[in-house]
Amino acid sequence: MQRKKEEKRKTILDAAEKLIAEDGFRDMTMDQVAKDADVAKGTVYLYFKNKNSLCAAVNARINKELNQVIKEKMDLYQTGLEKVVASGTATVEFCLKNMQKWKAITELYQMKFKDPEDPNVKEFLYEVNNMVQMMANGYRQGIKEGTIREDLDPVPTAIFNRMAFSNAITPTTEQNMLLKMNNINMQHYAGVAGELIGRSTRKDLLNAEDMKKNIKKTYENLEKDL
Amino acid sequence: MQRKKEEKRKTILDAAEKLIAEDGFRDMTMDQVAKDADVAKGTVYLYFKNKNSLCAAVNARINKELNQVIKEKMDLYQTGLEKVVASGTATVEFCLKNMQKWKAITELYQMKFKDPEDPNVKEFLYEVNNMVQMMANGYRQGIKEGTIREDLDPVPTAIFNRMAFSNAITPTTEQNMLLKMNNINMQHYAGVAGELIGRSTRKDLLNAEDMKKNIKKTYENLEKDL
DNA sequence: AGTCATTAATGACTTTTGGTCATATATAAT
DNA sequence: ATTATATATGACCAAAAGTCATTAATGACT
Repeated sequence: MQRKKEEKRKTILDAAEKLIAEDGFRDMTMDQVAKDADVAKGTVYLYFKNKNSLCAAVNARINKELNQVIKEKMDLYQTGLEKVVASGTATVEFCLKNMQKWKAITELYQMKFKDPEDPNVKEFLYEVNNMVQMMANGYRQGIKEGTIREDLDPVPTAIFNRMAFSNAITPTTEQNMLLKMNNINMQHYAGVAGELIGRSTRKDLLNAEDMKKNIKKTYENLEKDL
Repeated sequence: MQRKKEEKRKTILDAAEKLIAEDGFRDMTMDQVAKDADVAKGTVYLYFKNKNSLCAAVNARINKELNQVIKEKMDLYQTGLEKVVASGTATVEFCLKNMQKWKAITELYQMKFKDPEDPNVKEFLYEVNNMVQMMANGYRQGIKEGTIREDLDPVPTAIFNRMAFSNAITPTTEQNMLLKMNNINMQHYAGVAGELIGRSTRKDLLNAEDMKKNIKKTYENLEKDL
């Protein structure tokens, strides 16, 4: 019984994730989620308090997966700088391998999760904070090892860079329009942005190529979709 | 007659701007806009095609004002780096003097303007692009003068930094929650983020204090509101 | 197997809100 | 004064979030 419930929850999440990736959470309707998940609308509300909570749950699930991938990749390396770069590489890889999921979290990036009591919102925040802490630890280690600027405060830097990195891979619609107006393709933007992020944190200014290349690689695949 | 139409349009824009600043564009209802502007709902739709277009018009108007302020400030200085710093200072000043307008554009930052044919969307993009070009020119000049990194591509850098700077002053709700979880206040975040932005573009790493201070100053006032 | 209690599922219904349109009013032209 | 045009209105419609009385399924206990 518990098993079946778990599965039905997953089915609903799957349907929601797909719809969010396709049209954004604004255009995702609860009726369509119900239809795609082969349940009645009331059932969706049995599993998720409201649309906001459902979106938070989708967001939590994807970020959990992403964290897993990032953690595994980071664990392959020893130095702080390597780990930080690895977190970027892992994110790009995740984006390439799970386009739907990546599209969904970037769409959800614009969402306001107002209710901090909602367990799904809590779980989502827990996951995001987890990633921030992983990055912050990478910075701390890099600082000790002398490869990352020592005057940098790890946690707020991680909070900022997480956003910045995500933006490098997937600019906002506004930015996309600006890029179009100026005939700049997304790969190039990703490269420039990645470079800026790297420059701001790294101590040695050489070897900026890694991060840049990673993000560029993403775009060769991602642009087909758009 | 033309005069009266112009004024009514302004009244509607004022009402919308206020509501967006208060609750975000999602919670702004066209009924409330009509009520606050003392016109019938149909009249609002006479002046603005739809909600999206109204929001775009609000966004265009504020960005136009902001550009004005930025341009004036930049014109006071000679060197590229000074101009770039001035654009930041002007933005912070604008934010301090026009909290409602600043709140509104940061809320509107999350909006998707889908219809590129809409004249209000066009005007909005025109203004934003204008600002990007001003910043890019500052970078170009700074590169020539040797104060800004020469390997930096001005336009995409401006597109990225405009977003980054705005985020430094006003983090997303998600980031705000993370900051809260980690007991980091917004001033500190603004300082860290401003520093990162400065570091990524400036050639000489000294004198990072300017940009940092500017953003920090913002927060002393802004936090009262929140 | 049959009865009953509890849990899960349903979809018709309500409410909210973006958007429309037939009608009414004001303004300008003749 | 009359007509034509522009402006304004709010009742109405449709879409979508969210509710709830009713029904169906499940499992425990005789």
